[in-house]
Amino acid sequence: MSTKLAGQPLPLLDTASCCRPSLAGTPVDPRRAERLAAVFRALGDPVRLRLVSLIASHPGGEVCVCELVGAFDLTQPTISHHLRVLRQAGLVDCERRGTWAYYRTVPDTIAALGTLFEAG
Amino acid sequence: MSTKLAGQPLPLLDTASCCRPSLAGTPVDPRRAERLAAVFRALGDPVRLRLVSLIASHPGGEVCVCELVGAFDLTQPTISHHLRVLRQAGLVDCERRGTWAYYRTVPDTIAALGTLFEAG
DNA sequence: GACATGTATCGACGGCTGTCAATATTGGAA
DNA sequence: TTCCAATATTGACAGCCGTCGATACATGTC
Repeated sequence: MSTKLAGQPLPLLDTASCCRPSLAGTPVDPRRAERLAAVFRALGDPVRLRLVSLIASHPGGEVCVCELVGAFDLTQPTISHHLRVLRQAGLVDCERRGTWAYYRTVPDTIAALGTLFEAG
Repeated sequence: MSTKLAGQPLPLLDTASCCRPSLAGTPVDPRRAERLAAVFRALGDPVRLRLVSLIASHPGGEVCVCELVGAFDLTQPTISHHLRVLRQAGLVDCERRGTWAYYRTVPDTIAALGTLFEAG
């Protein structure tokens, strides 16, 4: 798996600039809006949203790709594509063990999104 | 303003089906995933994300469209288009007073998104 | 009524995106 | 090494989306 594609480009929260990262606090600046919108765009597909939910709710906190492929009526390359989008958004992470790849969510990213919607 | 376009199609939380609406609880079913993904798709554009943030963080809780248009380097029809997308997603609501239209966020929708990212 | 202003809609265009079939890559087994 | 299974990548295509100019609608003013 290419490390170039798996990385998280920037920290999501940007805690240096503001003490209340909620949407209702200070208006998000264009730079951070771009970064956040990329994460929401990743969640803006029903298949990817279900993928994140399947991974997040799985006992043990990680899921094998083969299991994810089986949960949808889509081809394996399509699921692989969606997983890459989620990886690039920093929502999930993966680890290869032997032939299999296991995906888990990135808690920091999920938590950062949660604080976004807290009351201002 | 057409009421057909301003409405919220379905409740976001669907509390009847599940007691823990977080992503990490029960995996979201395809029907709800479609509805949630539509909301995230609405947030998946930097301009719309900034619009929501501008509205949510504005003192008084509402903003005139003319002020929103002035905050971007985009044409008025484009801002109007983005506001409609946010309206259709149930993220914002609007009220006309005289010549002006005032937008505010929909607290229930914002709160529902917040609970989505709470620990499972 | 006529006019001006704020807002929404329409139609078009370029770019992005979800999906697939085909193929490449990786890692274990024989 | 050779083969196979699991996963990732590539290339292509249709459909969606953000943006604009032009225009329509709504409301207040004269």
